[in-house]
Amino acid sequence: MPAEAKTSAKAAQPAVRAAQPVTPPLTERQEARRRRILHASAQLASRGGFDAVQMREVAESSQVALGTLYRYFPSKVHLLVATMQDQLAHMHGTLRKKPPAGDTAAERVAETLMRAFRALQREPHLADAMVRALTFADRSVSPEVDQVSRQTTVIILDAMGLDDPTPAQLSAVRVIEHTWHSALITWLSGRASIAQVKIDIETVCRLIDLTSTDD
Amino acid sequence: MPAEAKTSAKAAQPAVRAAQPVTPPLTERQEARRRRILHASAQLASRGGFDAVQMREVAESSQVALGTLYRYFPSKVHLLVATMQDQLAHMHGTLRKKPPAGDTAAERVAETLMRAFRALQREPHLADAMVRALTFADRSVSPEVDQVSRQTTVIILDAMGLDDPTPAQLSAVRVIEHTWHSALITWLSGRASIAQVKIDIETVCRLIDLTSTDD
DNA sequence: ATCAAGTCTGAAACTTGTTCTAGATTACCG
DNA sequence: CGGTAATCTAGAACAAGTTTCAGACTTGAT
Repeated sequence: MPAEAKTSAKAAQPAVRAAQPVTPPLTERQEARRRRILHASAQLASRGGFDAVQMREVAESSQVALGTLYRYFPSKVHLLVATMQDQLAHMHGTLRKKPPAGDTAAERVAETLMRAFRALQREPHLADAMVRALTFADRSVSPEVDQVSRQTTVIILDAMGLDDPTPAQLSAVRVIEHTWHSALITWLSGRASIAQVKIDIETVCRLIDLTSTDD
Repeated sequence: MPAEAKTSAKAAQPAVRAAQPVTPPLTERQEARRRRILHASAQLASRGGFDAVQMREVAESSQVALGTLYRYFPSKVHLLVATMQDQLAHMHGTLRKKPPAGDTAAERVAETLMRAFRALQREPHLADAMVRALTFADRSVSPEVDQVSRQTTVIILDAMGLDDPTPAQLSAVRVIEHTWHSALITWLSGRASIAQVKIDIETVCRLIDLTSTDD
Protein backbone atom coordinates (compact mmCIF):
# COMPACT_ATOMS: atom_id res chain seq x y z
CA MET A 1 0.00 0.00 0.00
CA PRO A 2 1.57 3.26 -1.17
CA ALA A 3 2.69 5.97 1.13
CA GLU A 4 -0.12 8.38 1.91
CA ALA A 5 -2.89 5.98 1.07
CA LYS A 6 -3.40 5.14 4.73
CA THR A 7 -6.43 7.27 5.34
CA SER A 8 -7.99 6.22 2.09
CA ALA A 9 -11.44 7.79 2.37
CA LYS A 10 -12.33 11.02 4.07
CA ALA A 11 -15.40 9.72 5.80
CA ALA A 12 -13.84 6.81 7.61
CA GLN A 13 -11.59 7.05 10.66
CA PRO A 14 -11.76 10.13 12.86
CA ALA A 15 -8.51 9.21 14.57
CA VAL A 16 -5.15 10.57 13.62
CA ARG A 17 -2.36 8.21 12.82
CA ALA A 18 1.30 8.54 12.21
CA ALA A 19 2.51 9.34 8.74
CA GLN A 20 6.14 8.30 8.97
CA PRO A 21 6.59 5.20 11.13
CA VAL A 22 5.55 2.39 8.84
CA THR A 23 6.16 2.93 5.16
CA PRO A 24 4.98 -0.39 3.85
CA PRO A 25 7.54 -1.55 1.33
CA LEU A 26 7.15 0.16 -2.02
CA THR A 27 8.23 -1.81 -5.02
CA GLU A 28 10.54 -0.07 -7.42
CA ARG A 29 7.86 0.58 -9.97
CA GLN A 30 5.66 2.01 -7.27
CA GLU A 31 8.41 4.25 -6.09
CA ALA A 32 8.89 5.34 -9.69
CA ARG A 33 5.17 6.04 -10.11
CA ARG A 34 5.10 8.06 -6.94
CA ARG A 35 8.04 10.08 -8.15
CA ARG A 36 6.47 10.65 -11.57
CA ILE A 37 3.30 11.86 -9.91
CA LEU A 38 5.10 14.29 -7.64
CA HIS A 39 7.12 15.54 -10.57
CA ALA A 40 4.06 16.11 -12.69
CA SER A 41 2.37 17.83 -9.80
CA ALA A 42 5.27 20.22 -9.28
CA GLN A 43 5.52 20.88 -12.97
CA LEU A 44 1.87 21.71 -13.43
CA ALA A 45 1.93 23.78 -10.27
CA SER A 46 4.91 25.73 -11.57
CA ARG A 47 2.79 26.79 -14.47
CA GLY A 48 -0.59 27.90 -13.24
CA GLY A 49 -0.48 27.37 -9.49
CA PHE A 50 -3.16 25.60 -7.50
CA ASP A 51 -5.80 25.68 -10.20
CA ALA A 52 -3.48 24.31 -12.84
CA VAL A 53 -2.89 21.15 -10.89
CA GLN A 54 -5.80 19.17 -12.24
CA MET A 55 -6.01 15.60 -11.16
CA ARG A 56 -6.72 14.26 -14.64
CA GLU A 57 -3.76 16.12 -16.02
CA VAL A 58 -1.48 14.95 -13.25
CA ALA A 59 -2.59 11.40 -13.95
CA GLU A 60 -1.98 11.77 -17.65
CA SER A 61 1.37 13.52 -17.26
CA SER A 62 2.60 10.87 -14.93
CA GLN A 63 1.30 7.98 -17.01
CA VAL A 64 -0.93 6.67 -14.32
CA ALA A 65 -4.65 5.98 -14.19
CA LEU A 66 -6.79 8.43 -12.28
CA GLY A 67 -7.76 5.74 -9.81
CA THR A 68 -4.11 5.00 -9.16
CA LEU A 69 -3.34 8.63 -8.55
CA TYR A 70 -6.05 8.66 -5.92
CA ARG A 71 -4.65 5.53 -4.37
CA TYR A 72 -1.31 7.22 -3.90
CA PHE A 73 -2.70 10.58 -2.86
CA PRO A 74 -6.24 10.52 -1.58
CA SER A 75 -6.98 14.09 -2.59
CA LYS A 76 -5.57 17.03 -4.48
CA VAL A 77 -4.61 18.64 -1.22
CA HIS A 78 -2.79 15.52 -0.08
CA LEU A 79 -0.92 15.54 -3.35
CA LEU A 80 0.13 19.15 -3.03
CA VAL A 81 1.11 18.82 0.58
CA ALA A 82 3.26 15.85 -0.37
CA THR A 83 4.72 17.98 -3.13
CA MET A 84 5.56 20.53 -0.51
CA GLN A 85 7.23 17.95 1.72
CA ASP A 86 9.30 17.02 -1.27
CA GLN A 87 10.35 20.57 -2.02
CA LEU A 88 10.99 21.30 1.64
CA ALA A 89 13.39 18.41 1.85
CA HIS A 90 15.29 19.82 -1.12
CA MET A 91 15.40 23.22 0.45
CA HIS A 92 16.58 21.92 3.79
CA GLY A 93 19.42 20.22 2.01
CA THR A 94 20.31 23.40 0.18
CA LEU A 95 20.16 25.49 3.32
CA ARG A 96 22.35 23.09 5.23
CA LYS A 97 25.14 23.61 2.76
CA LYS A 98 25.43 27.30 3.42
CA PRO A 99 24.39 28.04 6.97
CA PRO A 100 23.28 31.62 7.60
CA ALA A 101 26.00 33.93 8.80
CA GLY A 102 24.24 36.37 11.13
CA ASP A 103 25.56 37.12 14.60
CA THR A 104 22.35 36.67 16.51
CA ALA A 105 19.86 33.84 16.31
CA ALA A 106 17.22 36.30 15.18
CA GLU A 107 19.37 37.42 12.29
CA ARG A 108 20.15 33.90 11.20
CA VAL A 109 16.52 32.86 11.25
CA ALA A 110 15.47 35.92 9.31
CA GLU A 111 18.21 35.29 6.80
CA THR A 112 17.20 31.67 6.41
CA LEU A 113 13.57 32.52 5.88
CA MET A 114 14.44 35.23 3.40
CA ARG A 115 16.55 32.77 1.52
CA ALA A 116 13.63 30.39 1.40
CA PHE A 117 11.42 33.25 0.35
CA ARG A 118 13.68 34.10 -2.55
CA ALA A 119 13.57 30.48 -3.64
CA LEU A 120 9.79 30.63 -3.61
CA GLN A 121 9.86 33.83 -5.63
CA ARG A 122 11.56 31.96 -8.42
CA GLU A 123 8.54 29.68 -8.71
CA PRO A 124 5.66 31.77 -7.49
CA HIS A 125 3.02 29.53 -8.99
CA LEU A 126 4.46 26.49 -7.32
CA ALA A 127 4.56 28.40 -4.09
CA ASP A 128 0.94 29.36 -4.57
CA ALA A 129 -0.15 25.78 -5.08
CA MET A 130 1.73 24.46 -2.09
CA VAL A 131 0.86 27.18 0.37
CA ARG A 132 -2.78 27.29 -0.60
CA ALA A 133 -3.02 23.54 -0.22
CA LEU A 134 -1.33 23.73 3.15
CA THR A 135 -3.73 26.27 4.59
CA PHE A 136 -6.78 24.80 2.96
CA ALA A 137 -6.09 21.34 4.26
CA ASP A 138 -8.75 19.96 6.55
CA ARG A 139 -8.39 17.44 9.34
CA SER A 140 -7.95 14.50 6.99
CA VAL A 141 -4.58 15.91 5.97
CA SER A 142 -3.43 16.83 9.46
CA PRO A 143 -0.68 14.24 9.75
CA GLU A 144 0.92 15.37 6.51
CA VAL A 145 0.55 19.05 7.29
CA ASP A 146 1.98 18.42 10.70
CA GLN A 147 4.95 16.77 9.12
CA VAL A 148 5.57 19.85 7.01
CA SER A 149 5.29 21.94 10.12
CA ARG A 150 7.79 19.80 11.97
CA GLN A 151 10.18 20.02 9.07
CA THR A 152 9.89 23.79 9.09
CA THR A 153 10.51 23.85 12.80
CA VAL A 154 13.67 21.86 12.34
CA ILE A 155 14.90 24.30 9.73
CA ILE A 156 14.31 27.25 12.01
CA LEU A 157 15.88 25.60 15.03
CA ASP A 158 18.82 24.72 12.83
CA ALA A 159 19.22 28.36 11.95
CA MET A 160 19.03 29.31 15.60
CA GLY A 161 21.69 26.79 16.37
CA LEU A 162 19.72 25.15 19.13
CA ASP A 163 19.64 21.56 20.19
CA ASP A 164 17.08 21.53 22.92
CA PRO A 165 14.96 24.65 22.91
CA THR A 166 13.04 25.91 25.90
CA PRO A 167 9.25 26.03 25.80
CA ALA A 168 9.47 29.79 25.38
CA GLN A 169 11.71 29.35 22.40
CA LEU A 170 9.37 26.80 20.89
CA SER A 171 6.54 29.28 21.27
CA ALA A 172 8.56 31.89 19.47
CA VAL A 173 9.31 29.43 16.71
CA ARG A 174 5.65 28.59 16.37
CA VAL A 175 4.78 32.24 16.08
CA ILE A 176 7.48 32.68 13.49
CA GLU A 177 6.01 29.85 11.48
CA HIS A 178 2.56 31.38 11.74
CA THR A 179 3.89 34.64 10.46
CA TRP A 180 5.84 32.94 7.73
CA HIS A 181 2.81 31.12 6.37
CA SER A 182 0.44 34.00 6.65
CA ALA A 183 2.89 36.49 5.19
CA LEU A 184 3.41 34.18 2.25
CA ILE A 185 -0.31 34.10 1.68
CA THR A 186 -0.66 37.84 1.69
CA TRP A 187 2.21 38.04 -0.75
CA LEU A 188 0.80 35.34 -3.01
CA SER A 189 -2.57 36.97 -3.11
CA GLY A 190 -0.99 40.28 -4.02
CA ARG A 191 -1.91 42.04 -0.82
CA ALA A 192 1.62 42.53 0.42
CA SER A 193 4.84 43.40 -1.33
CA ILE A 194 8.05 41.48 -1.08
CA ALA A 195 9.45 44.29 1.03
CA GLN A 196 6.53 44.01 3.37
CA VAL A 197 7.08 40.30 3.84
CA LYS A 198 10.69 40.99 4.62
CA ILE A 199 9.75 43.48 7.28
CA ASP A 200 7.24 41.12 8.82
CA ILE A 201 9.79 38.36 9.00
CA GLU A 202 12.37 40.61 10.54
CA THR A 203 9.85 41.92 12.98
CA VAL A 204 8.73 38.55 14.21
CA CYS A 205 12.28 37.30 14.48
CA ARG A 206 12.87 39.85 17.22
CA LEU A 207 10.78 37.58 19.39
CA ILE A 208 13.74 35.27 19.52
CA ASP A 209 15.85 37.81 21.32
CA LEU A 210 13.08 38.14 23.82
CA THR A 211 13.34 34.51 24.79
CA SER A 212 17.01 34.58 25.69
CA THR A 213 16.69 37.37 28.25
CA ASP A 214 13.10 37.35 29.37
CA ASP A 215 10.87 34.56 30.61
CA MET B 1 -25.62 46.66 -9.32
CA PRO B 2 -25.21 44.84 -6.03
CA ALA B 3 -22.28 45.34 -3.76
CA GLU B 4 -19.54 42.86 -4.56
CA ALA B 5 -20.63 42.28 -8.11
CA LYS B 6 -18.01 44.70 -9.40
CA THR B 7 -15.45 42.16 -10.51
CA SER B 8 -18.06 39.97 -12.07
CA ALA B 9 -15.99 37.31 -13.78
CA LYS B 10 -12.62 35.98 -12.74
CA ALA B 11 -11.14 36.17 -16.20
CA ALA B 12 -11.79 39.83 -16.85
CA GLN B 13 -9.95 42.76 -15.30
CA PRO B 14 -6.56 42.22 -13.74
CA ALA B 15 -6.71 45.52 -11.90
CA VAL B 16 -7.77 45.90 -8.32
CA ARG B 17 -10.50 48.28 -7.43
CA ALA B 18 -11.92 49.64 -4.26
CA ALA B 19 -14.64 47.74 -2.48
CA GLN B 20 -16.06 50.43 -0.29
CA PRO B 21 -16.12 53.80 -2.07
CA VAL B 22 -19.07 53.54 -4.36
CA THR B 23 -21.90 51.31 -3.24
CA PRO B 24 -24.23 51.83 -6.12
CA PRO B 25 -27.66 52.36 -4.65
CA LEU B 26 -29.26 49.13 -3.56
CA THR B 27 -33.01 49.06 -3.64
CA GLU B 28 -34.72 47.82 -0.52
CA ARG B 29 -35.54 44.46 -1.99
CA GLN B 30 -31.95 44.07 -3.08
CA GLU B 31 -30.71 44.94 0.35
CA ALA B 32 -33.12 42.38 1.74
CA ARG B 33 -31.93 39.73 -0.70
CA ARG B 34 -28.33 40.43 0.20
CA ARG B 35 -29.17 40.08 3.85
CA ARG B 36 -31.05 36.83 3.32
CA ILE B 37 -28.12 35.42 1.44
CA LEU B 38 -25.61 36.34 4.12
CA HIS B 39 -27.91 34.93 6.76
CA ALA B 40 -28.32 31.65 4.92
CA SER B 41 -24.59 31.48 4.39
CA ALA B 42 -23.84 31.97 8.06
CA GLN B 43 -26.49 29.48 9.04
CA LEU B 44 -25.26 26.75 6.73
CA ALA B 45 -21.68 27.48 7.74
CA SER B 46 -22.63 27.15 11.39
CA ARG B 47 -23.71 23.61 10.69
CA GLY B 48 -21.07 21.93 8.62
CA GLY B 49 -18.42 24.55 7.99
CA PHE B 50 -16.94 25.36 4.61
CA ASP B 51 -18.20 22.25 2.85
CA ALA B 52 -21.74 22.69 4.08
CA VAL B 53 -22.06 26.06 2.42
CA GLN B 54 -23.24 24.83 -0.94
CA MET B 55 -24.18 27.46 -3.40
CA ARG B 56 -27.39 25.72 -4.47
CA GLU B 57 -28.45 25.41 -0.87
CA VAL B 58 -27.60 28.99 -0.08
CA ALA B 59 -29.68 30.04 -3.07
CA GLU B 60 -32.59 27.91 -2.01
CA SER B 61 -32.43 28.93 1.65
CA SER B 62 -32.37 32.57 0.77
CA GLN B 63 -35.11 32.28 -1.83
CA VAL B 64 -32.98 33.49 -4.64
CA ALA B 65 -32.05 31.97 -7.99
CA LEU B 66 -28.60 30.53 -8.32
CA GLY B 67 -27.74 33.09 -10.98
CA THR B 68 -28.78 35.88 -8.66
CA LEU B 69 -26.65 34.54 -5.87
CA TYR B 70 -23.69 34.66 -8.22
CA ARG B 71 -24.54 38.18 -9.22
CA TYR B 72 -24.36 39.28 -5.62
CA PHE B 73 -21.33 37.20 -4.73
CA PRO B 74 -19.22 36.11 -7.67
CA SER B 75 -17.91 33.00 -5.93
CA LYS B 76 -18.30 30.90 -2.84
CA VAL B 77 -15.18 32.46 -1.42
CA HIS B 78 -16.51 35.96 -2.03
CA LEU B 79 -19.67 34.97 -0.23
CA LEU B 80 -17.85 33.60 2.77
CA VAL B 81 -15.50 36.54 2.99
CA ALA B 82 -18.49 38.85 2.93
CA THR B 83 -20.01 36.71 5.66
CA MET B 84 -16.86 37.25 7.64
CA GLN B 85 -17.01 41.02 7.14
CA ASP B 86 -20.50 40.86 8.48
CA GLN B 87 -19.56 38.87 11.56
CA LEU B 88 -16.50 41.01 12.17
CA ALA B 89 -18.64 44.12 12.25
CA HIS B 90 -20.83 42.47 14.88
CA MET B 91 -17.84 41.51 16.89
CA HIS B 92 -16.27 44.92 16.72
CA GLY B 93 -19.48 46.36 18.07
CA THR B 94 -19.52 43.85 20.90
CA LEU B 95 -15.89 44.45 21.76
CA ARG B 96 -16.35 48.19 21.82
CA LYS B 97 -18.91 47.90 24.57
CA LYS B 98 -16.54 46.26 27.01
CA PRO B 99 -13.02 47.43 26.30
CA PRO B 100 -10.29 45.14 27.57
CA ALA B 101 -8.98 45.98 31.01
CA GLY B 102 -5.30 45.03 30.90
CA ASP B 103 -2.59 47.41 32.07
CA THR B 104 -0.31 47.15 29.07
CA ALA B 105 -1.16 47.35 25.43
CA ALA B 106 0.09 43.81 24.95
CA GLU B 107 -2.27 42.52 27.61
CA ARG B 108 -5.23 44.35 26.17
CA VAL B 109 -4.60 43.05 22.68
CA ALA B 110 -4.16 39.51 23.91
CA GLU B 111 -7.34 39.80 25.92
CA THR B 112 -9.24 41.15 22.95
CA LEU B 113 -8.05 38.40 20.68
CA MET B 114 -8.83 35.75 23.23
CA ARG B 115 -12.29 37.16 23.57
CA ALA B 116 -12.72 36.94 19.82
CA PHE B 117 -11.32 33.45 19.94
CA ARG B 118 -13.87 32.39 22.52
CA ALA B 119 -16.61 33.77 20.33
CA LEU B 120 -15.31 31.69 17.45
CA GLN B 121 -15.23 28.63 19.66
CA ARG B 122 -18.94 28.95 20.12
CA GLU B 123 -19.42 28.49 16.38
CA PRO B 124 -16.44 26.47 15.30
CA HIS B 125 -17.99 25.46 12.01
CA LEU B 126 -18.73 29.03 11.10
CA ALA B 127 -15.19 29.92 12.03
CA ASP B 128 -13.93 27.13 9.84
CA ALA B 129 -15.87 28.34 6.84
CA MET B 130 -14.82 31.93 7.22
CA VAL B 131 -11.17 31.38 7.95
CA ARG B 132 -10.71 28.77 5.26
CA ALA B 133 -12.32 31.09 2.75
CA LEU B 134 -10.10 33.92 3.86
CA THR B 135 -6.87 32.03 3.42
CA PHE B 136 -7.97 30.26 0.28
CA ALA B 137 -8.98 33.45 -1.44
CA ASP B 138 -7.07 34.23 -4.59
CA ARG B 139 -6.32 37.60 -6.12
CA SER B 140 -9.86 38.10 -7.35
CA VAL B 141 -10.99 38.47 -3.75
CA SER B 142 -8.14 40.67 -2.62
CA PRO B 143 -10.15 43.84 -2.09
CA GLU B 144 -12.60 42.06 0.16
CA VAL B 145 -9.93 40.19 2.06
CA ASP B 146 -8.04 43.40 2.49
CA GLN B 147 -11.10 44.99 3.94
CA VAL B 148 -11.32 42.22 6.52
CA SER B 149 -7.69 42.75 7.30
CA ARG B 150 -8.16 46.48 7.77
CA GLN B 151 -11.09 45.85 10.03
CA THR B 152 -8.99 43.50 12.12
CA THR B 153 -6.23 46.06 12.29
CA VAL B 154 -8.66 48.63 13.60
CA ILE B 155 -9.81 46.25 16.30
CA ILE B 156 -6.27 45.62 17.43
CA LEU B 157 -5.27 49.27 17.36
CA ASP B 158 -8.40 50.00 19.35
CA ALA B 159 -7.29 47.54 21.96
CA MET B 160 -3.86 49.12 22.05
CA GLY B 161 -5.46 52.48 22.53
CA LEU B 162 -3.53 54.07 19.70
CA ASP B 163 -4.57 56.79 17.36
CA ASP B 164 -1.63 57.10 15.07
CA PRO B 165 0.70 54.15 15.32
CA THR B 166 4.34 54.24 14.30
CA PRO B 167 5.52 52.08 11.42
CA ALA B 168 7.12 49.74 13.91
CA GLN B 169 3.83 49.36 15.68
CA LEU B 170 2.04 48.70 12.45
CA SER B 171 4.55 45.97 11.70
CA ALA B 172 3.89 44.43 15.05
CA VAL B 173 0.17 44.57 14.41
CA ARG B 174 0.63 42.91 11.05
CA VAL B 175 2.61 40.12 12.62
CA ILE B 176 -0.04 39.72 15.26
CA GLU B 177 -2.65 39.36 12.56
CA HIS B 178 -0.55 36.80 10.77
CA THR B 179 -0.24 34.81 13.95
CA TRP B 180 -3.91 35.17 14.69
CA HIS B 181 -4.97 33.79 11.32
CA SER B 182 -2.48 31.01 11.20
CA ALA B 183 -3.08 29.98 14.78
CA LEU B 184 -6.78 29.80 14.06
CA ILE B 185 -6.08 27.53 11.14
CA THR B 186 -3.99 25.15 13.17
CA TRP B 187 -6.70 25.06 15.77
CA LEU B 188 -9.46 24.52 13.23
CA SER B 189 -7.61 21.69 11.59
CA GLY B 190 -7.06 20.04 14.93
CA ARG B 191 -3.31 20.48 14.99
CA ALA B 192 -3.21 22.84 17.94
CA SER B 193 -5.16 22.96 21.17
CA ILE B 194 -7.00 25.96 22.49
CA ALA B 195 -4.30 26.34 25.11
CA GLN B 196 -1.67 26.38 22.41
CA VAL B 197 -3.44 29.13 20.52
CA LYS B 198 -3.63 31.13 23.72
CA ILE B 199 0.08 30.80 24.25
CA ASP B 200 0.85 31.78 20.69
CA ILE B 201 -1.30 34.87 20.97
CA GLU B 202 0.29 35.87 24.23
CA THR B 203 3.72 35.25 22.83
CA VAL B 204 3.23 37.37 19.75
CA CYS B 205 1.66 40.16 21.76
CA ARG B 206 4.97 40.66 23.50
CA LEU B 207 6.12 42.21 20.29
CA ILE B 208 4.06 45.22 21.19
CA ASP B 209 6.15 45.93 24.24
CA LEU B 210 9.17 45.79 22.02
CA THR B 211 7.91 48.67 19.93
CA SER B 212 7.47 51.10 22.78
CA THR B 213 11.05 50.86 24.04
CA ASP B 214 13.05 49.71 21.08
CA ASP B 215 13.25 50.99 17.53
C1' DA C 1 -49.36 54.38 -18.50
C1' DT C 2 -45.64 52.79 -21.38
C1' DC C 3 -41.28 51.65 -22.92
C1' DA C 4 -36.32 50.42 -22.36
C1' DA C 5 -32.89 48.79 -19.45
C1' DG C 6 -31.65 46.27 -15.98
C1' DT C 7 -32.73 42.26 -12.70
C1' DC C 8 -34.41 37.94 -11.36
C1' DT C 9 -35.86 33.14 -12.20
C1' DG C 10 -35.60 28.26 -13.46
C1' DA C 11 -33.24 25.06 -15.69
C1' DA C 12 -29.69 23.09 -18.29
C1' DA C 13 -24.84 22.74 -19.30
C1' DC C 14 -20.06 22.67 -18.26
C1' DT C 15 -15.85 21.87 -15.29
C1' DT C 16 -13.08 19.55 -12.20
C1' DG C 17 -12.53 16.85 -7.87
C1' DT C 18 -13.81 12.35 -6.41
C1' DT C 19 -15.77 7.60 -6.49
C1' DC C 20 -16.84 3.27 -8.60
C1' DT C 21 -16.51 -0.86 -11.60
C1' DA C 22 -14.99 -4.54 -14.50
C1' DG C 23 -11.37 -6.37 -16.48
C1' DA C 24 -6.07 -6.59 -17.26
C1' DT C 25 -1.49 -6.92 -14.99
C1' DT C 26 1.78 -7.72 -11.52
C1' DA C 27 3.80 -9.55 -7.35
C1' DC C 28 4.44 -13.11 -4.47
C1' DC C 29 3.99 -17.93 -2.51
C1' DG C 30 4.33 -22.54 -2.89
C1' DC D 1 5.33 -22.83 -13.39
C1' DG D 2 0.34 -21.94 -11.48
C1' DG D 3 -2.73 -19.59 -8.55
C1' DT D 4 -4.22 -15.95 -5.86
C1' DA D 5 -4.36 -11.48 -3.86
C1' DA D 6 -3.16 -6.98 -4.57
C1' DT D 7 -2.53 -3.37 -7.86
C1' DC D 8 -3.33 -0.90 -12.07
C1' DT D 9 -6.10 0.71 -16.09
C1' DA D 10 -9.79 2.78 -18.75
C1' DG D 11 -13.72 4.81 -18.48
C1' DA D 12 -18.25 5.87 -16.65
C1' DA D 13 -20.64 8.17 -13.06
C1' DC D 14 -21.45 11.47 -9.45
C1' DA D 15 -21.03 16.01 -6.78
C1' DA D 16 -20.67 20.78 -6.29
C1' DG D 17 -18.89 25.26 -8.10
C1' DT D 18 -19.70 28.09 -11.99
C1' DT D 19 -21.70 29.71 -16.45
C1' DT D 20 -25.27 30.44 -19.65
C1' DC D 21 -29.79 31.42 -21.55
C1' DA D 22 -34.55 32.43 -22.53
C1' DG D 23 -38.22 34.38 -20.60
C1' DA D 24 -40.74 36.92 -16.67
C1' DC D 25 -40.55 40.79 -13.55
C1' DT D 26 -39.05 45.59 -11.72
C1' DT D 27 -37.55 49.98 -12.00
C1' DG D 28 -37.08 54.53 -13.61
C1' DA D 29 -37.85 57.92 -16.99
C1' DT D 30 -40.67 59.99 -20.04
